Amino acid sequence: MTYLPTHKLELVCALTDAERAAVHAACAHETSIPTGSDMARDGDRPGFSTVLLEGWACRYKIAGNGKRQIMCFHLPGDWVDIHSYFIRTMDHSVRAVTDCRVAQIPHLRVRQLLGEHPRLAQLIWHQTMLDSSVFREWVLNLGARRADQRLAHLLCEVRTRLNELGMINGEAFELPLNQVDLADCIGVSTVHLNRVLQLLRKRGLVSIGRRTVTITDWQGLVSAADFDASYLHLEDGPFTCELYGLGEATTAVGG
Amino acid sequence: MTYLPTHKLELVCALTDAERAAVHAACAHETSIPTGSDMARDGDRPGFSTVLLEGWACRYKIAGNGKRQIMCFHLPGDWVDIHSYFIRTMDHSVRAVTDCRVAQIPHLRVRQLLGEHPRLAQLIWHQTMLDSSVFREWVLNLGARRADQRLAHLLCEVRTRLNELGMINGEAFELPLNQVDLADCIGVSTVHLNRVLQLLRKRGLVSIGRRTVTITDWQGLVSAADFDASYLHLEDGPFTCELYGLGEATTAVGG
DNA sequence: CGCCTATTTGATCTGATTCAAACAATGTGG
DNA sequence: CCACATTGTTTGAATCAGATCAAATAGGCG
Repeated sequence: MTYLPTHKLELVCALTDAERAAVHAACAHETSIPTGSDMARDGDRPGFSTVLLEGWACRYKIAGNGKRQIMCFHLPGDWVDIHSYFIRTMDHSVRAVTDCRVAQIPHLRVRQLLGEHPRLAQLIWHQTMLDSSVFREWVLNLGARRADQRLAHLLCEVRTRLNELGMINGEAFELPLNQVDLADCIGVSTVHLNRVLQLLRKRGLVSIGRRTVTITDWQGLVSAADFDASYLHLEDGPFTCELYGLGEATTAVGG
Repeated sequence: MTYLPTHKLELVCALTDAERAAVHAACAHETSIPTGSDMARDGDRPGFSTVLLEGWACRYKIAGNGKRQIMCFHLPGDWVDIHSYFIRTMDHSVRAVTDCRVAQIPHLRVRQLLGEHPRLAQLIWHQTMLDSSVFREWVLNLGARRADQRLAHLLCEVRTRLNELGMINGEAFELPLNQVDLADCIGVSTVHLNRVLQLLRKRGLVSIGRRTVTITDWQGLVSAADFDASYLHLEDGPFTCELYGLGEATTAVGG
């Protein structure tokens, strides 16, 4: 199933027909990115921003010692690198975790879109603020929790976000990551990751098989992870419009 | 010395008189925040955004196990929590590390400012993207480096940012943090922090005294830290204007 | 001086790494 | 269908980074 690039924006505030049309027009040019390849690489100066339409992507960096650190995942509907519009040189890489469909919007087009639709600009800005919020939680996760908690936390975050997109069946979901990837998320060796994974299994919290995760004790996992979904700001949505003064009008904000 | 709230914006792109005046007007209401007190607390719903005029602030979160994780520092000129305009409920706290002077801009006023000055909106958005970039580097730092490297990296980042503001004398600068604070930045116990600190001293890289840091071997510290300043995007500045099409005009972007 | 806070030290224990190898699952070509 | 390579997961043992607990020392400061 394909998630339109307006999907996440509309969770925060309903778009006008004109706004929706403008986004769709900007996203007209679709491309496929195969599993494991980079959509953008550290040091690149891409001339476009990417919207993920289908598949999983992740952002990562490589440290001088060769260790890879994954810093977040992107799911269908995410504006993966709108930041490249503002900061020309990539300071990290973005990789397709699965086969992906993306829309590449030339920066000139982005500029036009944001300029002509101030409400859209604010909604996309809002998205980038949510990304920041996730980064902060990852900083907390890496800095203040044990490896088993970190892994549990990651699983909680992924489940919650997939659930928001309706990509969960019962308590099971597809996780297109191997143990090397998971280890690179929570900052441990693969050997240790394997051990904490077994710990979570032994405690009856999750059951992880070939690319499939089943959460057998959600409450247990949440408390093991010290997980509090409020940093994802899922339920803030409906209110924010009102705050912005972003009613249904097509007119610019403020003034 | 006081850094005007336009200082950082102008590093990216010169403002028009009208824009500068609008920012100054919005920042008219100044407040003092004493050392150690919180400007905003996790769970709060502040009705204003804060611009730091003088002093140091930090953002932090407390994990369920009681551990505090600091996630970034803010220096004079930073728009500390513009994100509270978009995301009403704070998902972390902001603390005054030293006595601070701040301007509190009511969200309604923020809305007005961003609506009436699209160029300003983009420049402030740009700032928030730089914040994200720092968060990502901290994720890498915590996930992929040893404690001694993390500490060295923190010192490199702080020095570089202070240098940008002209707050360095020679190779010495004032660091208003005690070892507990430093430990909470790099995610280790205070005891261990003290030990890695001694390590850096013993290696002749830094000399840290009462709130003062002197970097005795900058190149050594940089390489020990695996520090690459490109994530701070200091030299990207002049170019970006051109990219935005944000000349000197006061007219809205795009169109 | 005596009090308070911040830094330093020592000893012990645990979480996590490393190296090395075994094992399981999948895919490929003969 | 088997032999084989390939990739991903699991196990063991030795070692190291970092936590914890407890106490000592060093600076400010009233």
